[in-house]
Amino acid sequence: MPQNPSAEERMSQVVSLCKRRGFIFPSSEIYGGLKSTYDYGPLGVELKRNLCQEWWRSMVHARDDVVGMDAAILMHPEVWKSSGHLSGFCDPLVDCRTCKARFRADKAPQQPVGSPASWREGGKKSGASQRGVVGPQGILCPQCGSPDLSEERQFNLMLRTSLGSVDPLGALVAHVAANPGQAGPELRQALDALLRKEAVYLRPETAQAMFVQFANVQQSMAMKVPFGIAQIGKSFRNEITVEHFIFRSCEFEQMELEFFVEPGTQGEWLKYWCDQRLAWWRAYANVPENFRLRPHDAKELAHYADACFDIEYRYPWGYGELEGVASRTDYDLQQHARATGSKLSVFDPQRLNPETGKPGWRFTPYVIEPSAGATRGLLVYLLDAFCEEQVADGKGEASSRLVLKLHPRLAPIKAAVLPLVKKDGLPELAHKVMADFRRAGIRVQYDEQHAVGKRYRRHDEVGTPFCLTVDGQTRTDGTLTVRYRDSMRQERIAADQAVAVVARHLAAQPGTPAAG
RNA sequence: GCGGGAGUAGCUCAGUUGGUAGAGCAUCAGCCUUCCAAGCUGAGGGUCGCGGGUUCGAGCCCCGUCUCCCGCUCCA
Repeated sequence: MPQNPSAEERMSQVVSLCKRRGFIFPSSEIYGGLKSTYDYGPLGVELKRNLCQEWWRSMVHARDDVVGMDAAILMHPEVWKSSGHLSGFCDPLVDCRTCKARFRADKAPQQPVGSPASWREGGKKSGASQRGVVGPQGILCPQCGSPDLSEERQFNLMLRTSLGSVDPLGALVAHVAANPGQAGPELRQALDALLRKEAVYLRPETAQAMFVQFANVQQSMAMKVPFGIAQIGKSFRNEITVEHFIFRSCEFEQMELEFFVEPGTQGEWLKYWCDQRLAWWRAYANVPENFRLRPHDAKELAHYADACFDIEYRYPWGYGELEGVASRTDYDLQQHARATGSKLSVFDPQRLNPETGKPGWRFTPYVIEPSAGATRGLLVYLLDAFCEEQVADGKGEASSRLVLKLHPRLAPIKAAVLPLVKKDGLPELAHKVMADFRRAGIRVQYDEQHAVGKRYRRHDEVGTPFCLTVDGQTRTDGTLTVRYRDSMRQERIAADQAVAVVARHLAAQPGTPAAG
């Protein structure tokens, strides 16, 4: 079980390995880095693509009731008004100058302006007693009761930009020049209106495109409910706090399915997708018990949902979200239909209309949404795979090795081809094996540097599941050794069977015991 | 956003009261090597996160700033 390093240690070791071995680098590092942004390096991009490919295979290719799409990141700004993101994403926040708490102004206790207020100095129980009056905002700090508060500030959780070659700053400058008397909230509101006129937003979720394109997809592919639309792509949120490496960052990648069902059946479909998705995550993991399903309680539910489950992983800092499976009702389709006048509903001539009892029923589908974090999944499988083992070295003495026990399907490099020594024609033989793999479309890497034991360890660290070593015997009888990453076991096979052997392991159904 | 800690070679770190920057590992070249890291020889690699200030002189002192980690707050 890859559990041995302590939790905190494992996290920093994984971060360190990611950089050292070319998985994940801090963005713009030579400029000092940019907060919460990361770049995927040569091995990271392979791992991320493999993960997304497995998801796509299981959600789209393996089913006949799901089709895919790939939408633009920029969408019509009205989309976000209809979806509720534009209002819901802009909460007015206030900071307490006494105890430094930050809270939502509209959720703070309302008090008459000018009424007396009392609190403790510094917001501490031991602080000296203070007295004052409620300020013009009519609220007190919900934590310490102090009226000494900052102005309300909008924290827009959607990243705003503008489309068009004319910078919106010009319009703001012109407005200020033309309205010298305007100030305070009035000016703020006017400028905000000007900005919003030109504004477009980076999507905070990929989901809305699937709702907005519902009719196009359903009609062009003649889909019948229940059916789903799947999409993988980047989303953006101005998170107030970014934390834990790639766990929470402003730019992230999602793998989302919107599954449209008949109203009334959403309960059973929610259960179906919870089970499917939990099983999927566990199938590629060394420690399936680290994944769990947690129902949201009522006050946790988003404005659009009537039920929701989180698939959580036990990260080194505790359980945290990996995927949300939400029952989104018909909220989104209804909202977009209402805003645009489009018919975002389906007609089933076979079904009886529940109201009239006559054949033919038009209804707006309900939606079950399994929404997974691709970048979170990447982190989860790195944490799951990371392992520090004690093994015997060549002299029989104890030594340690770092291994990434990644599922072979996820591994960035599927096999390493190693000539035991770089002479006696072994490199040439190894290159022949390389060519076989390239023809078969399997990602392999050739490596002749240093002693073979050292090369095994290097490939252990990046999760390469198979090492194929060409030696003197290969010349005489055409065999080579396969060395398995997890067990370190070796096996002699015919060199011309190497592709078939590796391919067989890669074809094995995820969830079955690891190779070797 | 608040509080605390940190930033020196690719990695892990050392660097005395301020006096022109070091080690191990890694990398590269060569030698030796016929199966599980750390054999031999040599080489390359650092504007000490960035920007100011104090000083004859700053990795070290002061100010600002950026990034990361921990905690709080937040997470439609």
